[in-house]
Amino acid sequence: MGTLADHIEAHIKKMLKSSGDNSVELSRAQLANDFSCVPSQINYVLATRFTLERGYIVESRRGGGGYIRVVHVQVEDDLTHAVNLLRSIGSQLSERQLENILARLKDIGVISPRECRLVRGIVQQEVGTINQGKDVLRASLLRALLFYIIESES
Amino acid sequence: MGTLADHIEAHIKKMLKSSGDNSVELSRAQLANDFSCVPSQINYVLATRFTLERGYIVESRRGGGGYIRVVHVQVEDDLTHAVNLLRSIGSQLSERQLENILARLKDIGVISPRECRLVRGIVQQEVGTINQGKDVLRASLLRALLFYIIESES
DNA sequence: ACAGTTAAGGTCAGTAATAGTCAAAGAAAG
DNA sequence: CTTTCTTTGACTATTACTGACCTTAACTGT
Repeated sequence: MGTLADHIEAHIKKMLKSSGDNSVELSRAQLANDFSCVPSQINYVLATRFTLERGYIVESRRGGGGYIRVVHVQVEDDLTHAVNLLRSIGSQLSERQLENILARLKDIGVISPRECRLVRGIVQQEVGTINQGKDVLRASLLRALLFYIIESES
Repeated sequence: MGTLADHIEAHIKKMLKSSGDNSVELSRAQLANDFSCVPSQINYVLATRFTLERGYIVESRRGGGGYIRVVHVQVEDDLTHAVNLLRSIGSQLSERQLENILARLKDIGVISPRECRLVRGIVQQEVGTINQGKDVLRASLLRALLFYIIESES
């Protein structure tokens, strides 16, 4: 199945897809009510799944008539974007950054779910074999694999 | 008979077989409970029996709603040789060894001349960015790239 | 205008639910 | 007897979820 957070995430993404303009306005209280949870759960989902790194901008206003707007930003064409993401990988990469980048690439369709899983698995496996410099190895491996994928598909 | 680890391994493989899509999601705590052992025993089994080398990818998530997913990725028969070569790559790899392996893979037609150049270039590029542990990185990168190539072309 | 009320949303720290790591003890194999 | 594989458990890390308390904006009556 999946957690409540996963379901709320999916729900918001579905709304975004059917919105026509990649943005959706929601009521925190209403959404929390629909999912039978506390309002702050919505903040949790937004904070963990709809980050800028993953391509989302979240704006909100308090008070009467308040709202939360989630915008899915799409920049350049996908390949350019992928290359930029690749460039943004520094000499070190945490596990979380790796996840965010993979999620983003999968999102824009540069890699398939299967490729995403493969890359994640490979990186994890390799990183698991060493004790020092895990972040450095992660960065190198991801760059190498993505570079290969992009090169061989273009 | 076999050890506990063997039984757990067999159990997971059985689940995989009857899964239809070569992947299965399990709960570490639940499985440990079923086999009356400590949870970390499951990690041991996964680490020793469900490695990439043997054709498995293991993904997991901690926290509430956490899980462990085991995916079995199948490689074709005519790539067995390549897989064996892959296995033979140790934890360190000199430049010379790298060349030898690439040459052999190109010879037996597992990678094309273009892929050979690509891999060599990527490895060189990455290895050039660090000062220590070049041999370790070379081994990791080659394993990763070859595994990816073999996987995505089978 | 002003003050009070109502109607949003935000923060943060704590609890619970999972899984991961590592080293040491125990068992099996050579 | 030595080495390698298995098993355990204490400690750590991560993710999800909740609730009490805080902030902001609009509305309302005088």
